[in-house]
Formats: sequence, C-alpha cells, structure tokens
Amino acid sequence: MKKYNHLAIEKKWQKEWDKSKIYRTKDTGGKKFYVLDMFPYPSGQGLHVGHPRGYIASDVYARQKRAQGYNVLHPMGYDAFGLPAEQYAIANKIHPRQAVLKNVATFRKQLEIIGFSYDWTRSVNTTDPEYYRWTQWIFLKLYGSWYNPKTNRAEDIKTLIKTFDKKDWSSKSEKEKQEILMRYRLAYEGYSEVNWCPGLGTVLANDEVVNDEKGNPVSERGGFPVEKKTMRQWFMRVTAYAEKLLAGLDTIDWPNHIKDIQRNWIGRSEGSEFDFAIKNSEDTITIFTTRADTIFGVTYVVLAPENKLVQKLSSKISNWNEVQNYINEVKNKDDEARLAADKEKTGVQLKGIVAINPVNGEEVPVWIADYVLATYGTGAVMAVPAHDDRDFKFANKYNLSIKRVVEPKFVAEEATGGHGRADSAVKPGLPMEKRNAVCVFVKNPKDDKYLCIKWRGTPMNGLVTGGIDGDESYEETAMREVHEETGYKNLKLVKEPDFAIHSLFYHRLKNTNRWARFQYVFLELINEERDPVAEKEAALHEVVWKSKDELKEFFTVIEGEFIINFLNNPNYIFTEDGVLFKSGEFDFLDSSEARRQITEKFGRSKITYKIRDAVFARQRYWGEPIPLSYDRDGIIHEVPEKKLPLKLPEVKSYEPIGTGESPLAGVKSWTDKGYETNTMPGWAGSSWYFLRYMDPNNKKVFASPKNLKYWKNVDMYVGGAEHATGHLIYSRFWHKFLHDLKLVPTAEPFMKLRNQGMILGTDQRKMSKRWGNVINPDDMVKLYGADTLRVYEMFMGPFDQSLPWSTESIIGSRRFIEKVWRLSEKVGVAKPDKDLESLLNKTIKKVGEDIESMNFNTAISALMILLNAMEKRVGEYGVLSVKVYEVFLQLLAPFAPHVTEELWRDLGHKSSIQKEKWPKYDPKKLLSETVQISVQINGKLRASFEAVVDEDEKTLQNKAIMLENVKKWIDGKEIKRVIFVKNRLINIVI
RNA sequence: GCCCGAGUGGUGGAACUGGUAUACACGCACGACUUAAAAUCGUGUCUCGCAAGGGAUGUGGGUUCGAUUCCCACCUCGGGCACCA
Repeated sequence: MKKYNHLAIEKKWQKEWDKSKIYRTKDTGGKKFYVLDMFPYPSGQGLHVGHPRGYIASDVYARQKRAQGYNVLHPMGYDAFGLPAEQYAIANKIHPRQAVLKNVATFRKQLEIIGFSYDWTRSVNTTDPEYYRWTQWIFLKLYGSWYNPKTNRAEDIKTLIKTFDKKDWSSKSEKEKQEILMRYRLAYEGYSEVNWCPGLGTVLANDEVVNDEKGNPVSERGGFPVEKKTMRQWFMRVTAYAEKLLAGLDTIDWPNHIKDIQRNWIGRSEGSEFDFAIKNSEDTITIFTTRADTIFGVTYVVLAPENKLVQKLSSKISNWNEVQNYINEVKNKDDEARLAADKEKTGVQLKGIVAINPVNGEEVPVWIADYVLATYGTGAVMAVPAHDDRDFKFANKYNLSIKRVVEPKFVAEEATGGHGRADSAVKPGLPMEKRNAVCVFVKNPKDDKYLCIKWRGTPMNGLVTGGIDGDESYEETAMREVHEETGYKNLKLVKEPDFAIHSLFYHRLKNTNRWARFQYVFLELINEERDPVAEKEAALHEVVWKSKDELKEFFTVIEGEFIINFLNNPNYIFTEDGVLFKSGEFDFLDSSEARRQITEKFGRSKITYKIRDAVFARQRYWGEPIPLSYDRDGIIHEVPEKKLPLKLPEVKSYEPIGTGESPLAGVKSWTDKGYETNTMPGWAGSSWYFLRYMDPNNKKVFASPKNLKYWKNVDMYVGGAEHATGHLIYSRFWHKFLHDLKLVPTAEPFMKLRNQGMILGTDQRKMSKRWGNVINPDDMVKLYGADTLRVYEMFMGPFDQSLPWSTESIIGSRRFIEKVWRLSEKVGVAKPDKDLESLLNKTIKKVGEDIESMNFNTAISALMILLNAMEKRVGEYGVLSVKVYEVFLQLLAPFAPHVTEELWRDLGHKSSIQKEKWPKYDPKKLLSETVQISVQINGKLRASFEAVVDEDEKTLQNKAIMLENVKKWIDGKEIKRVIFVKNRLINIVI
C-alpha cells in the first residue's frame, strides 16, 4: 500500500490546482455567491493557528457552494496601512512599503500551504496606489456631499447651496462659504482632543496609552507622560446615517449579539426638547430629556462645562473665576478619571443665572457639572432629583431641593386585600372613581412596632386607611381614622419621608372601581390610652402590632414590597413610570401619556443618538493622503480626480517631527503644494475593499457597474466579533453613502455575517509572543499536514466559540484522515447494505446542513460516524462499495481537499473532485428499517426494544407490556395513561 | 449599574421542535500483534451500589406523563456599553 505522505500530496495538488486555474473566478456564469473573509493586517509576527480558523471555515463553505453549482467569488487581500507597519519600519530602519511587501509575502506563503481556494489574481492591497486612488476618490465624494434630511439621502453639496438665499450667499466671502459648507459635508474638518506625548513628540492612539503605577497616562513605549491636546482633524459624519444604520440591521442575517452591540452603539433614544428661558437674557437653555413627565419636578438645570452658552453668559456670572477654575479642572482630568461611574459628582453654580421652567414659570438655579456630557443631546439637562439617580446624588451633595411629582401606581389584577379594604381586581367597563385617601403608619415608640389591621373572616391584612372628608388635612384624616378603627387617641405627627401611591381596585361594597391616591402619614403614639371601638367597627377587624421586619410578611397588599423598600431606605427614589402629581393639569395622567401631552404643549419631540462622528485623520506617515490642499488664504481645494492617486511622497524620514503633526508636515515638497498633512485612519481602506474584489484591476472606476450589478454584495462574511463597532459600522456607512449616490446596487454590504471564536493557547490565554504560547500553523502543516490542521480546526468545537488549542487532540484528526487513506484499499464491488445506505444518506443531509449553518464540528463528527460504520462493514465483509466511498470523499473534500483529491484520482477519475456536484440524499432512505423504542414507566426509562419503522401504537404498546422489565413495574397496578411518540418511545403512567 | 451569551464526564464537546443525557474525539486502563517499542486493532471508561436500584447537565424552585431544552429566583464565568439625561 502507498504511504500517506501528506507533504508530497499537498504540494502536488496545490501546484496542480494553480496550474489548472480551477479557483479562478469569472464575472459571469450562473448564480453568484460571494464568500468573504475579513482581510488580514499583515503584521511582522506572521500567523498563529488562530488566524486561519475563519479562513478554513469560509473555504469549506465556498467549496460546498461551488459544488452546489454557484459561481463563487472567494478572494483574499491585505489591509496594510497603519501603525504597526510604521512602527515596525521605524524599529527596523526600513521603509514601511518594504516592511509591508515582506510581511505580505510571508502571509501569502503561510496561507498557501493550507490549501485555500482563493482566486489570488483578485488580491487587493490597501497600500497600493492603484487601490488607494479609489479610497481617495470616495473621500472626495464624501467631502463633496451633504445629507439631505428631506430626501433622506446624501446629495451633492450643490443641492445644498441651491437652498440658500442666492443674494445672501453670493455676498459671502470664500472663507465664510467654506465655513458654512463645512457644517454639512459628510467629510468635514473640525477639532478634537488627541493623546499628545511630548516625550515622543507624537500623537498616540488609545491603545498606545497605558497607566503607570500612579494611574497617570503614559506612553506604552518609553513610559513618557501623555496629555490631552486639541488638534485639527477630519471627521466622518456617521451620525447622519444613524437611522439608516439602525433600520438596516433588520434586513441582514447577522449574529444577534453583533446587532445588539451596534444598536447599543448607535443608541437611539426618543425624547423631548424644552427651552428654559434665562431670566433677564435673550438666551435660552435647550435641554433634552426622555422624562418630560417629570418636568414639574425640576429644581435646577445643569450645563456641560464645555457648553458654549457658559462662555456666552460669562459677563452675567458673578462667580466667574470659580466657574473658570472648574472648567479648567475638568479639562485636565483624563478620560478615565472623568468617566469613572462611581466617582463623586462635582459642579459649580452659575451665580446670577436663573432659568425659567417653561411649564410653570418656576425659577431654578443653573449649574455646570461634568456629569453632563457636552457631546450628547444638547449638552444641558433639566435636573429632577426626585426621579433621577444622578440628579439625586448631585442634589444631596449640594443641598438642592427635591420635588416629587411622579407616584407609583398599582392596579389590582386579582382579589388581594389592601389597606384594610374589601377589594379585588379592577372590573372592566365600570367607571373609575378618583379619591384622595390616607394610609397611616402608627409607631409605638416603646417597642418600635407598627399598628396594623387584620380583617376578620378574610385573608386581608393592612394598615389603617380612610378617605379624606371635605377640607380635612392629611393629619386630621389620619388621626380620625385611627381613632375610629382602633380607639387610640393620643397621637402626634412625626417627620418621616412623605410619599403616596395610587391604587386601582374594585370596591365590592360600593360596586365601583376606585382610583385612590393614598397619602402616607407617619404618626407616633404619645401613650397607649384608647377609647372603646364602636361595635360595628370591632366586628370587622382586630388590631395587631407588628415590627418593621414582620410587616413585609404581614402585608397582603400588592404594593407592600414597595412600601417596605421605601421605609427601609431613606435614599429610595422612584425612577420608573407612574402617575403625575403636583403637575397642574397633568395630574393623574400616566407617565407615557403625560410625556406626550407635555411635549406637545411646551416642547417638541426629538430623537437623539449616542453614536458620535468618527475622527478620520491620523498624524502619521503610513496612511492614505487626504486629497485636499490649502491655498495661502486657507481655502481648501480638492485634488482633481484625474490627478489621483495623490501618492505618499518618498521621504528619508517618516518619523514623528515633534510637533504632534503628521511627518508629512516636515516634508517641504508636500507642504509647498499646501497638501493636507494628516493621513487617513486604518479603517479607510477596509471600508470598501469588498467592492474592489469584484473588479480588482479596473483603471477607470473603483468597480464597473456591470460587475457591481452581478456580484451585488457579500453573501457570507466571516470574521472576528471585535469589529462590531469599528469596521462593521464604517463599511456599512460608506456602503450606504455609495448607495445613496447610486454607485452600488444594494443598501447593505454584508448579507450574512458569522464570527469565529478565538483559538487560545494551551494555557487558556490569548496566543501571543508575550506568553510564549503561540502555535505556528507552518509547524502543524509540516508535522500533520494541512488537511489534518483544517479538519482539526473545524472539529475542535463550535465555530463561534473561543477554545484552547490542544496539542494532544489534533492527533485524532490525523488518525481520522489516515483511516480514510487506509480504507481506500478495501473498496470494490459490494452487496447492497441497507443500513449503511441509510447512514450514508443521513450523513449527506447532515454534512450539507451543518456546513450551511457553520456547525462544522458536528459535520466532521457525522463523517467520523460514517467512517466507523464503513470500517465495521469492511471488517464483516472485507469490501466496501466504491460508490459509498466516493460519496464519502466528496463530503470530506471541502474540509480535506488534498487527500480527497489524491484518493479520488487513485480511483481512476480524470478530473478534480472539486469539480464534482455536491451529493444529493434520497429522503426515502433516511430511515433505517428498524428503530429503538424506549419504554418509560412514569417518565423513567425501564426498557427498550427494536421495532419496525412506523409501527402503530397498539402493536408497540402490546409488545412493551410483554417485556420482563416492564411487567415487573406495572404488575398489579392500574395503567392510567400511555403516551406514545412515533418511532421513539412509549411512556406508561401508573 | 445596564444589555447580550454561556455553565453537561478527567478534557474539547453532542443532543432535532420537550422524548433513551454524555454522540464524536482526546486522555486513561486492560488486552491482541511485536524480541521490544511505536503504530494499529479490540474492550472498558459520569457516579454510588455486590445487586436490584438510586443520583447526576452551575444552585434552588415551578410547569409537564417526561426538562440539558420552557418559566421564576440566585451564583459563577465571558463579551459589549458605561454619568447617554
């Protein structure tokens, strides 16, 4: 027998496939299918075994699609701009381009030996000027466009200019025009803070900044201090697409958690805006809130320290020095200190400034505090400490008043006792009678017990309650009711938190629905003297005393738990929806309805998003140049389309120049022409690369309309989940923009997305040089073969789960392939075997479905089961049917393309196994002739027996009862019920 | 704190729509072949029990003839967001 020499076989077929070009893709021909991997960043480190996991999966998937008759586009390329290449180049004193070329070559080699079915002629590289020409071209489109909210899409900036007053517009200077347009462009110039490291003379990315022992930010390299510096930047107006990005999620098949992350990131929030006028001023403070129903509870207003209004009002602020100091203090805090959630809130009052609540004209103080973010909503909030946790903490610290305006509401849904009333579930259809009432806590200071009422002949327990008569005060009602119901007469009012609840119930005695607002009143016994209780009252209930701890158990009222929370926690605030109170005409409205009405009358509804515009500039050399230039007057000019690509200048030094600006700012030939010195960020090139694969060598357009129309978009996208809020948002944004401009045919770039889990080191840690736990795929290919590596990576566990590498387990996959190899000796003409036939059909079904749903581990497992059965068959009859073996090879081919090709050809086939049609199963042959029927007694397995498929219940039941093990259990007992599940089980209930 | 996801043998994991829990593989033990070893093949391998039988899918409850699967509460781990008004 021929020896299984994986090295020779794999090399041989890789060469042969390359020669015969079987993986080349044409842009026509039948139904298309686009299978894409997230292209790699070719680092100097090379690959570890975790990297190819996704590539293997997509390769298996692509191979199956090809076998199913699709015209499959399955390309690979390199995302090679960015920091690591630049740093590698600086460290090794070579040009970044050289570093990239070298790393790309290494990657390609490492990938090739694994035997992927990529069409390498379609490869792209983001650093290739012929590629980034189109990245720059798309940038210019973004720069030249605005988002028209009326048409709900991006349009040429000219359509914006048309909306301006003609005369007014032409009277403006170029500079003014530029400033106005900049507020609309989808790519726009602005300012933002960066991590500036004076020690290195450069700007650092967030992950290049670490904390030293004292928690101060320092550079990862060298440990130099890092501070904030405001710098000129370019931005992408992602926020304009927030709604489309959100809505699009419903149209694509992505893992739910990725959709959740994106939804969360976009952070849509429906609320209202209100204008608070500033007393004795023309200015107003606009606030955003989602709780318009609490607006009558506003006791102050807070601005973000960076809010422009603060500077504008400076002359009216009497403590301006103090305010300025606070603003500076906040500015110098690093992000971590400012954002720490548990940190104590700080702020300063703007003395002399008074805001007017638009709903009731109340005058409230104005503060600045860094718990209000300048970048969200309007950068200002109305503070309602009674119903917002943050405002509550702030109010407590600075002694600001607290006004409660929303009260909890409880609707009786079943017959429960409550407040000593005979009440039950609200009856639909009956009118609702509103009433003011009290509910009384009476404490006996001697033993700290509370006065309770137990209703005779009912399970109801509660407190003393009663309706308010005429113009009685709460206290008067409370004392009167206590006296009537219990006889206690010497009581005094104590100061405890006052609160009220609304209770909706059906009043049985009065046959009416009641909506009672119970004001809680806290009394204390002065002494235990009591008058006799009227007979009528005494017949209804008895008096009991309960300690605080016993109350929770004692109350049968549905709102009992809430009341206890309130009693136990003096800081308890009610942040949920409820019923309005002390809110003028809106009293007794539910929160949601109140929000609607108050907004309509006093404000306007508004939708706000968390997502921020994305910074689109890096102060680095190794990125796409931004194709803009500045003239002497600071007017920005676009680099004409026909002059693209604007290539990076050849320079000797691309190291930081020490000002924080890009190294390009130190290149005279560059600055002489006024070119923008910032370069694009790493995500620019990766935001559209999948389109370039459709037409990678086109010199006229980024991809021809014909090819775009044919390939449309990516059908299956495979990559890591870590790109959820980066690449996967940005590329959707660019794609939607291109779609608005009718440059691409679909609204979404990636129809299906699947994430691969990480492969961890054997020590369960992330594979990295640092831990010394890196496993190199080259070594695995050499030792076990690419086919074994592929099978193992697909078999080790669920594709989307992170799993540790096991040096021990991979041997199992190797054994599997060797068994397949050895079995080839035993094929020939064999007698039909129904059981094997049935298993084969089941396996065809299972493997096909499992690949489609990316459950590769169970697909392999099914193949192993079939192999074991085939071996058993050979053991019994000495020969295995060629037909069965061939189908098996076809099923295995996507996973192990080399060895299956070799064995396939050995069987005498002239063409590649990769060209074969995917096997079909016969639904009629899926069932074996016999099935195991389990017999349960009372749900416990007691016996099982073999039966013919689809046999009827009666027959099987009779058979089951005859079994020894079953007889034993049912003997002398009555069979109450028998449950029958076809072809599976019989459960006898006794 | 909020939003997702996951907890099953010594290990990675399997189980369709509620229907024989632990498939498949690794490891381990024993046996065959061998002068020997490796490789290969075979047998066994959740747990308590001599057995009959009992107990096990993070913990505690519930629904059901029957729960890894559905519901409630809690614990642990992983991921995302984090003063978003």
